[in-house]
Amino acid sequence: MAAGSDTVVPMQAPATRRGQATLRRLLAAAEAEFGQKGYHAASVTGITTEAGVGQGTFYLYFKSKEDAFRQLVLDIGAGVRRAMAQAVVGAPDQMRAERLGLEAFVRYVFEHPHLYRIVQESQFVDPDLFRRYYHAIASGYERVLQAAQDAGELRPGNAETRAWAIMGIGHVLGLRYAVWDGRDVPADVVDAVMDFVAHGMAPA
Amino acid sequence: MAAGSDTVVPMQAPATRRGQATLRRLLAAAEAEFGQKGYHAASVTGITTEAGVGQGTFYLYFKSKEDAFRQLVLDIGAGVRRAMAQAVVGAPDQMRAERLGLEAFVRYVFEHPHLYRIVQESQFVDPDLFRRYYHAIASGYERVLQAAQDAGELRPGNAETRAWAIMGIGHVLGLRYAVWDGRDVPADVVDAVMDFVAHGMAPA
DNA sequence: CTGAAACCTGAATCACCTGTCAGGTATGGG
DNA sequence: CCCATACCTGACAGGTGATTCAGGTTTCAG
Repeated sequence: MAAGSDTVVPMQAPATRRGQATLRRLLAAAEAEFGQKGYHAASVTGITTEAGVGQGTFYLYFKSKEDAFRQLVLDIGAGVRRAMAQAVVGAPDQMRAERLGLEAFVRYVFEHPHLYRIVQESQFVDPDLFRRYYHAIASGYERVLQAAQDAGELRPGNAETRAWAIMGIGHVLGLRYAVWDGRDVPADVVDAVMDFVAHGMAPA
Repeated sequence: MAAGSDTVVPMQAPATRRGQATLRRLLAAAEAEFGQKGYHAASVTGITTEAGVGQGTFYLYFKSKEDAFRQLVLDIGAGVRRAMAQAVVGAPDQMRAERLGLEAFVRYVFEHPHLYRIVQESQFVDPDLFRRYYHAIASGYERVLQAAQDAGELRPGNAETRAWAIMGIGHVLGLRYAVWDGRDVPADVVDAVMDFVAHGMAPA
């Protein structure tokens, strides 16, 4: 139960074309099964059935059910970071980048709500993996904020805490709109959030 | 599997002193078991053993394992709201109340990390219950913020979005410090957060 | 005190699931 | 074309755990 995940070692990649295709089918099926049913209710049988392969085939590609889940979370984390990084390239200033990054995050969640659920649930399957997911996002973010501060684009302040605070805001927005309501965040809400991030709540 | 939770109806309260005591023992045991092992790994047998009662007794008090979990989440939600509401009575102004509420929330999580985990996991057991937990906190919060705005204590803005944003910040703080590090949020982090909430990141 | 209602018990039922393995079949480099 | 290797299969061993139930025991109102 929730073994220390040591380091997640992908098994040796399949050597033949057929093997590669099978792996892709299994991963896609795993994503659907875990995303829809959650980790525990998802079954290896369900995954192999969906993928159209025999039971035993699963264990040629993953050491265990938990191992498959981990591979998935790792994949998703990389996907989220890539989407956000791409969205902000070429932003003229940090506040603009902030908005683009937030929008990209929520759009990603909107387009992959089940992936979001998988990441959230990883917290209960492999807590350490989940922490690393968050820390990976946070540390990149913190660097960006610090640089913006140094360039005088932002008020001086605790960049690390700001990074986590903004991640928290993104988290609830993704939850509330993308996951619960299955829609994109309304523009006026994004505006309100950006105003909050830029100027806070204190009266002028 | 994640039945619609219709309305969570507590079963008829126990009529005798003995019955009431047994229910309390079961709830306490359930809290420990669910909190430590998570919903799926927790077992009814574990709960009844811990409570020192027979297997069947569980079903005199709960319709099912899931039902017991729901009762718990409801209880916890009420506890969180009570803690926060108590913390802010008598605050001289809204920004002060904000800080007190945030601190109370994180302290509550710090003192009941397993309760926090239970609530988070309810998302995967009964999504609707989880939504109601968040909405219950948000709507009370929104009212308070709106009132503060009307009184001129805060800049005019979207109170609902602000409420959710602050909940998001509280969420990651609770996660990061109370759950992961098992400690209270450092004062300087609280300061940084309050500064962020009050003034945002834009340069003066 | 008393007996009807409340409460308790834990073995047994039933439904599933993960992970294994012995016995095949497809692939592709030489 | 051949055969070593890679890949696939699906029944099955070995578990787990939720829920039921028939048969006791305890409580407490009257």
